[in-house]
Amino acid sequence: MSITIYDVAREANVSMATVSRVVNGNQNVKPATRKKVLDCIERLGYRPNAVARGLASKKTTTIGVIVPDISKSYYAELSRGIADIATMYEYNIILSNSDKRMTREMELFDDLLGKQVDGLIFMSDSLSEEIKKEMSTANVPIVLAGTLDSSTDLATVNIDHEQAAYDAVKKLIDNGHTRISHVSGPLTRDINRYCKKVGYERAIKEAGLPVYEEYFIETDNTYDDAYEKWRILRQLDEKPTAIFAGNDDIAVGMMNGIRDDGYSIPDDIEIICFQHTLLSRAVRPQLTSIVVPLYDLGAVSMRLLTKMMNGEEVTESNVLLPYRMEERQSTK
Amino acid sequence: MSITIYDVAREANVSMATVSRVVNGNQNVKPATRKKVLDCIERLGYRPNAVARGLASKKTTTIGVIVPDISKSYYAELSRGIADIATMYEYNIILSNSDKRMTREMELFDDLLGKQVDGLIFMSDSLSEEIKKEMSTANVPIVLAGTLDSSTDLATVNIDHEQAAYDAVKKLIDNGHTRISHVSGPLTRDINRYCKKVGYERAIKEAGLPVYEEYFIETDNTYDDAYEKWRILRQLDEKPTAIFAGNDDIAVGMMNGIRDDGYSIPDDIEIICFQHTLLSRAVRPQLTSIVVPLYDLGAVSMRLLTKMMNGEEVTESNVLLPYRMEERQSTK
DNA sequence: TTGAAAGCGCTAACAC
DNA sequence: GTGTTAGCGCTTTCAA
Repeated sequence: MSITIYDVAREANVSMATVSRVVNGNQNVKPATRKKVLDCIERLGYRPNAVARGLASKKTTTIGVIVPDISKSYYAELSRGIADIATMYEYNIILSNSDKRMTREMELFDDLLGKQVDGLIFMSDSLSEEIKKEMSTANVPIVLAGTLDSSTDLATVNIDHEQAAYDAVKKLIDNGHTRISHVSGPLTRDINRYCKKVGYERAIKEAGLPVYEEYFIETDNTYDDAYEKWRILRQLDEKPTAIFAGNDDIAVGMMNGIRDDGYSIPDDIEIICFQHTLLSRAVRPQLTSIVVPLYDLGAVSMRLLTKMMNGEEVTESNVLLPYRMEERQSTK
Repeated sequence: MSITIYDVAREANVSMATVSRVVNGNQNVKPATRKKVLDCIERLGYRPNAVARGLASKKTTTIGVIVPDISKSYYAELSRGIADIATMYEYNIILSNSDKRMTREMELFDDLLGKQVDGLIFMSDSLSEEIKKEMSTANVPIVLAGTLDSSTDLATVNIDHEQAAYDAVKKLIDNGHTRISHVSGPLTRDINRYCKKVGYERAIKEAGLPVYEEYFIETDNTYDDAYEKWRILRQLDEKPTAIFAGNDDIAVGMMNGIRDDGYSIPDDIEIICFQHTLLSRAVRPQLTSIVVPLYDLGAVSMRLLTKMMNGEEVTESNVLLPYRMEERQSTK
């Protein structure tokens, strides 16, 4: 049916090996021959079959990306970073959604290895033992993007969430607050449990303040849930005067709950959050935020993966990227 | 290195043909033999090589998706719809970003065909002649998702953007407005030029109102640009009293420009927009919107593609999905 | 119900 | 510089 390397070889009166050399840019081809072959390729409309190539060479120039949910802008932005670097190094990406379900993660993992991907970038809330075991037996390089690995034997790319959370809460403390609530995403996400919450508590304790359990609110990361959960804080005798929110969806949900109740931001309550989306800047007042470099998280992960796939020596396989705080209108 | 079908065959004392039958669920295998083979597969940890399978069978169970920019929530949401149906039918997705650049689209197209994808879902602002030609010679099924094809010989899935725009503007007219501005996305996007703008003008004309050129504002689809472009409208002698915005980013940009100027929404100016993201509901006042079923657009596209890949007869290959209007606080 | 064998389209020694 | 050839790991006739 379609044109093969053999057709080109016959048309150009050379062997398929020569055509292969031309296609792969091998220098051991006489310029005249190269031109002749190139002409035939053009004329016949030959397009190399990457599947056959993959079988013969054991390289597919394809990597797998397992992401909880690409429709979440957090992962979409991160994936774009991965994709751009992948393009730069001429890799394709097989993108799959896990919904953070462990069985699904295992399935996808197996599936992608079956497809002979050259490498894998993995994102999840938390690494199960099963997945870790599966990863340790896989014979392709793996990078965890924005995902914690307590044992640190896997390559990871992150920001220092603990310190970032500390910075955010410190800012509120410096503004004179003593009753600071942490409205968090789900604690099933390691970054929330072991980084942001820890940083929050460290800042509070360092300031000599008590850590009130009632001021810790767990949400499912959605605007709607955060909006509802404001009710819990509002009925407290001693309401918080400042909120550290796990991300901007949560912050805006809280903010709207607060304002629908007649309170003012930042006059009555100040808010600071991790920024994952445009939302932080689009709402009024604009939210003071820890800006998370999502694109870079993806890009650096992919760059690291290319090094591993090339067998290059990787000096630091647990990368921490810089972040910054942007002061806007939700704090004074 | 890794376990092949041949290893399993030897271990189970059968031919590779039999192992292949077991793996592929072929019924012509004695139950006892099947069990024996399955045991060996389990014991050896055999994982079929999808590349070899693809070469032999000429099916990769992989489809290509070309998207302008996955970091835009519009495409991220749509892609999730594609992905879920793909999973259901056991296809993987190679996801690539084109940034709407035609040369990049051509490259990707060629690249994906080289990877022997079984089908392709394509999204773009507009179909170039080059791409259409390339598509017509491709020997795999192609579906355009949220992308116009004037010649209608390609399969497409859309909503009736023209009618939706008409409905939106009609709503504003019914609310008594006569000076209605259309703040559009770029006219290089066919849906903006040939659907939304046309629907806007149809509604205006049908109401016996004049179409003022000054009321048409083109933006680059971003919040920031829309925020800036408010300046153009504000300096008009006769400012519009209502705005039909191409999407929620634009609407929020406009809204913030308007309010930073001291005007009130909806009292001074009413706004209605196409909703692509959470933004419409997260801002205050919440935006009255045409809710675009992005997820469904993707899901239906993928379902259509599976039918085409199966060689099933497709009765309607230009699908229009329903949409709805949700009245919120930015209109009275 | 099972096996033998011929490819699928390409890469990569190895030989010339 | 170029050609020959043996796989890569699997599916799929065709026989038995």
